[in-house]
Amino acid sequence: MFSKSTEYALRAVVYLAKNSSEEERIGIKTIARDLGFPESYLGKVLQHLVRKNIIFSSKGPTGGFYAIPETLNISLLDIIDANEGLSFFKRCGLGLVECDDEKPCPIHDEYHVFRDGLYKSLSEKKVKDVLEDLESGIAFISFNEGVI
Amino acid sequence: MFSKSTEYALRAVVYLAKNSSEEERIGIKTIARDLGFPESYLGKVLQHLVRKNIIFSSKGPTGGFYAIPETLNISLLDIIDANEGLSFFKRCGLGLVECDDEKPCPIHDEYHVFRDGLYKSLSEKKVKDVLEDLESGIAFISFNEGVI
DNA sequence: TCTATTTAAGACAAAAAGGTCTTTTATTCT
DNA sequence: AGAATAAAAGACCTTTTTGTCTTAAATAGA
Repeated sequence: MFSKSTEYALRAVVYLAKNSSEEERIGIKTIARDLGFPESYLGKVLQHLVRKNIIFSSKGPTGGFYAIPETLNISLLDIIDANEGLSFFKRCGLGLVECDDEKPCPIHDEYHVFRDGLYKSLSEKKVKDVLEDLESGIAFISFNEGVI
Repeated sequence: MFSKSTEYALRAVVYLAKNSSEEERIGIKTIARDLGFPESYLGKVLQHLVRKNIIFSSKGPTGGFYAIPETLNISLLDIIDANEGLSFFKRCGLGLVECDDEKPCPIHDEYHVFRDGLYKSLSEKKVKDVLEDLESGIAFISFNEGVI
């Protein structure tokens, strides 16, 4: 449903929120290894998140990527938005240009329930909620090395 | 959400169910013009639907594509399945391989509710239901020429 | 200041999806 | 039988997405 870039971004932000801080930056090599993502491509995704102020970075020795306390209050929807925009949540399920509540397509109502519900969930779900779920054992993200 | 091929397929099947029969076949040129789709590509999509017995075709003069009465009982999910499979309805929202009810990802529950709801809607929605909605003015599909 | 290290940036390559074109095959009609 | 017509099949091209590689810029520490 979401692009690879978005999947990488979502999981990397959670990873950084859990494992990094301004004092404990993590290099792209480590992140890519831990998450099992292609290093260079993930680098681009993270650079993009930096430009959007969702995560941060610094160069040079002891440099790397990191999250700050405010990152915990970012919603999953914000991360999706930063990567591929929110057109998914606006487009008709059948791809019709002219489709709205006035002139609904044949699956308009059902699709809206799905799409809007997901939108709400993702906008309410903050990074800190995800961390809480992971720590309390309600949710899981299985990785190569079980780092998260 | 769905691929272009699937969108083309969904709309073409509805079009054929409404406008064609074994005696009234419609050529690819006409279909592509009416729906505003690229002719050759739509041809491929329709050929694929023919192989899956969702629509039918015959060659030569008076040939063309057509739906049969049974086509009315095909669900939108069947059409999606014939085109891109149902992996969308099985995959984790975060793209995790290991994600199920036992080891749910952080958005597992919310995502499941909406995805399964959509699945149910699409599997219950038959081509004939779509035609009924269109004819009674409950739903709309706007096309180039307003053919449907 | 110099070197090592790490992100930033952008060119480049590969794969997948979308789209086009040509040739073949089947069918109808004369 | 022969000509015309339409789908079938597959080669080919284009665009987008994903992924790689090289060079530049910044920074820490000796």
